[in-house]
Amino acid sequence: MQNPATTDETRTELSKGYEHKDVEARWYRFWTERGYFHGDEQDHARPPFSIVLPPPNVTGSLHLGHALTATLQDVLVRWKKMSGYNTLWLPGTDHAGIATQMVVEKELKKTEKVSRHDLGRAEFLRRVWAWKERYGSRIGEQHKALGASLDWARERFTMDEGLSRAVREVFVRLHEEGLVYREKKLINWCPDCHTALSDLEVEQKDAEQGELWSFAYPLADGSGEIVVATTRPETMLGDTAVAVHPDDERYRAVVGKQVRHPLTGRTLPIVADAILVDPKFGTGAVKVTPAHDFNDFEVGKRHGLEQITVIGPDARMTAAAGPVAGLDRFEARRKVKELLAAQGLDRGTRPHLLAIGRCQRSQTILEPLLSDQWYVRIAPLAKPAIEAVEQGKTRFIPEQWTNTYMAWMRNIHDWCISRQLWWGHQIPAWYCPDGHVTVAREAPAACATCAKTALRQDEDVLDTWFSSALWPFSTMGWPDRTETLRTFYPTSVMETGHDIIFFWVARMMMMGIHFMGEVPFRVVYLHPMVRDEKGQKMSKTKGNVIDPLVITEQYGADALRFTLAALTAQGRDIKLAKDRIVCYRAFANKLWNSSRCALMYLECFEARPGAGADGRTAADRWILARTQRAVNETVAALEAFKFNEAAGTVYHFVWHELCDWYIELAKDALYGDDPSRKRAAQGTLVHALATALRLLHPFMPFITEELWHVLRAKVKGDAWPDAILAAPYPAAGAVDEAAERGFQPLLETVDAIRNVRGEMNIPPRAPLRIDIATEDPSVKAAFDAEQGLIHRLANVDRSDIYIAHTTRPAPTSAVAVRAGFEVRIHFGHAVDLGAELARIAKEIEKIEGDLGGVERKLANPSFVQKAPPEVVEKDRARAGELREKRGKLEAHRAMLSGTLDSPGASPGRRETMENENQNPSSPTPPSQPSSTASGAMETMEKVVTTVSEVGKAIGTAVASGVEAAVERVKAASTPRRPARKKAKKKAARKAAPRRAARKAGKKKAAKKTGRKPARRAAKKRGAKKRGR
RNA sequence: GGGCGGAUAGCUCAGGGGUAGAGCGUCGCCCUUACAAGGCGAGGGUCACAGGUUCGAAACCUGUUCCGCCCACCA
Repeated sequence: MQNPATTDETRTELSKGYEHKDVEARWYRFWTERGYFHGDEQDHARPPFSIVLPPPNVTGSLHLGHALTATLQDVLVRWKKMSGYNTLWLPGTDHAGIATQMVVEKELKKTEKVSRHDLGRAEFLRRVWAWKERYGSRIGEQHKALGASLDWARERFTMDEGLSRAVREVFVRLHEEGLVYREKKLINWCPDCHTALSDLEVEQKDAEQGELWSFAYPLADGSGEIVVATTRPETMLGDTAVAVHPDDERYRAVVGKQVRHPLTGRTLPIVADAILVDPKFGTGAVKVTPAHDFNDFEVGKRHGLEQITVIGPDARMTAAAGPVAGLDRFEARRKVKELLAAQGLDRGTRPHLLAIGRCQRSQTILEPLLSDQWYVRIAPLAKPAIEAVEQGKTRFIPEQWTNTYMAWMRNIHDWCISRQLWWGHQIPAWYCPDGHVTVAREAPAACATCAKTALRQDEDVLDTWFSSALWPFSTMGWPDRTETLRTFYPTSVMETGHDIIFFWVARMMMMGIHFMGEVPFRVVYLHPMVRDEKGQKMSKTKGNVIDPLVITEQYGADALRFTLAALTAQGRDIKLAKDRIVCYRAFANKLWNSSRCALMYLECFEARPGAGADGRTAADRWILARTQRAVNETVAALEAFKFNEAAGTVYHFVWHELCDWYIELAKDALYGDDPSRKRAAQGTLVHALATALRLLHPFMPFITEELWHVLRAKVKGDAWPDAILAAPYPAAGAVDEAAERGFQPLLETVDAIRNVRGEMNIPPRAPLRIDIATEDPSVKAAFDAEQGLIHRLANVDRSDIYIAHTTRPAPTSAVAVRAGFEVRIHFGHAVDLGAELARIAKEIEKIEGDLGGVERKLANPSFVQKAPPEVVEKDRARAGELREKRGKLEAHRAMLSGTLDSPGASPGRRETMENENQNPSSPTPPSQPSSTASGAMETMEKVVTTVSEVGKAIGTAVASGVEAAVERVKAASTPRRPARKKAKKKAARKAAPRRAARKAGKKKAAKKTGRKPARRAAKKRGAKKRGR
């Protein structure tokens, strides 16, 4: 690999299209070699910002969840770093007990045809470590390919020495405090993984169709029977009681009696238990199996019942199961039913929906099993973790997850932490031959109770999540009091998926508070789940998995990152569609090309602060204001964790403001001879582009770093930091609103001309003459100064632009009325009057729809009285504008239809500029006619619409003449509203007729079906009446 | 059984008491020398349904219907 710095510092030209492969390979090393990712624990001058990467499973390969995590965290970290923080993003991997053990076991089975038991514990662990050495760095490399600015020098592994020490320390201390204990209880057992699981690792799938089978227990005294119902007949071999409700009259007489077990001959008591039994369910009598059911276990404790284990760890029936001993649990189920039926005890079956707990990992149906396990007494740990969130020490974003966290924490059960696996932290507990337990940090020489030697360490390992719970501080060197902890704990943000709130977030909270005396993170940002484009979970079996590595290969890491960020809205899962990625790859290309374009214009440009400010045009000031606005919005969005808004803001700014407008606007100055204007435009362009690059850097680190260097070399920007990552993030500040507002008329004029061209099907290059009329001196000044951009962007010759107080009505013209000014477009040749009339009619209809709404509001006394004055004032102004617009458009329409009605207008006749000039109502035209326009006239062949066609188009023609219209215009007040975005205007134009049409449609539909019109419409009509 | 989301353009989604938005797709016109991975323009909506609050509701409240997701030991 070449030295990236030299490669790019000397590069002043860019390839025609963006090739992510050329760029992305280069920069990661550049950043790491310069130590940009290093979090400095000695630096107390800058405020700290730290994140610990949720450690991916060491077996893992990068999937979209990781990619999302990496992207969002990198966005935060790079943003904060550029904003002057001392950032630390700490990487690492998780040993992932069951997952890893299973992966390696599977591989061993495949390659060597051996099981872990064949190898023995020590040898098996050696193999797992070897596997970890071989593949454990893979996911780290994949994070690097994404550009993640992780501090690799601090990379940790949950089973490395330091973290293992932290695990033992925590275990021992909790044990000393009585918060870790060992007890024989029922646990969820996975017969496939052969281990205990915590409640959280049990998946309750949708209720499955099963059956509820009833059978009779004969009373021991032969006086009758009691019928019980069960979904698990095989467990009846472990029954040690039958329970009924104490208030149940049906069974009052038998409580205290015994039943005889039909398969074992044991006798069982009939007990009364109000908690377990719902008399309305089934027969109201319940078989009780304390060793195989969580409820029954409690009943057994209440009534002192025997616990008989009839299903073993391998899910086969134990010797205690008598006639079915040795059978698999499901075979036993059938057999038990047969045996009981043979005795005539079958009392029927009915279908029953039941929820079955399955192993999260193997999907095996779990079995409650009575066994000795280690537990964390959780309530004392949960309490402060609840309080910390109540007190706002840790904040959840989106906020709704607070409830989820609280609900779980308040109803928490003790945590079973021992696992019957080999891969993991072996429990630091030793047993002496007498069975005494010694818990210690290191292997003790003798039993703490009886001083006997020959101790045996507990063979079980700890739940993987036990070590994960310590991650925010164990990775920083705890239990030592390190400088890193002092500087970077608590971490600033925990960013992870909401699927592990309980597994991980809650447990980190508890452990962090308990051992550090301080919450582990200030903010928990929970990102959405990534699904396929149909909203389905991605899974290999469905075949809908999008592999981030493939995406990165095809479209680039920047495109993937930007896509993920742009789709990350709070409170909704991400549906990832390929075309979004394609779209953002195009964005990278756009950015690339805009920089390429800028480079072309930057010959002889030197970046000197403030240089060229005096030559700035309105366009320069406009884009500078828009740049600042984009900065403000992006920063605000990032601060609120609104990644989609931040990404969307920069995207829109770069593409639609900087590229679509400003670069085009600036070309005159950039190509031109005026050195001061040129310098100003260059400076403005560089500023806007460099700002955009910095804004974008956290989202698209590679391309922005590349472009930064190229641009920096070109402009000889010695004041520029030599890496964009080392450059300051653009700071929020005041926006020059006057510059934004003042430029709006120019943009709208270009917009209007393009619109007319498009609507009337006039080719982009066809010559036009433009009249612009305004009575506002500042607007006029803006037009006078900036004719060039109308020329450039709307393809109108400078000599064909005429700016005055009024426009010159002409039948071969179209009119666009905007707030405070009016644009008349003269086609200068035969024109399709029908099309223009239709266009005008459409526009007037829209305006009238809007105006109707506003006028109705204003006519409503309670609106005027109760609405805030500024709202009323706004609507008044709007009504005025709309009336003005309508007046002007109607005058135009009247003029056009007047022309058509005049004797001269006949089918097939061509309207030319000449007869336009002969129009008595039009003021004197400018003295120099456009050569381009007249030349083109010859070649233009356009059939004029016939009078009858036009008649159709305009419907009922306006009766009023031009004079009347002009009068109306004058009468109408002309309050100005602030300039609006072009999109908004368009929307407003569009909205009105549709609304009107919708209403009309409603009425029509109502008439047809005889239904009442929708109430809202009725209400509105009512309001109108009341208003009058 | 509880709880939490969601329902807005053909699709994917923002927005959020005061003029219904974006991207993609569609249609029309442009190879204008940064970019056809492009430019310009257009069309496209009963903001799920029903009530309520309000001068004003897509937004707030209540209920309903669908769609997700969590939690829960009912035999």
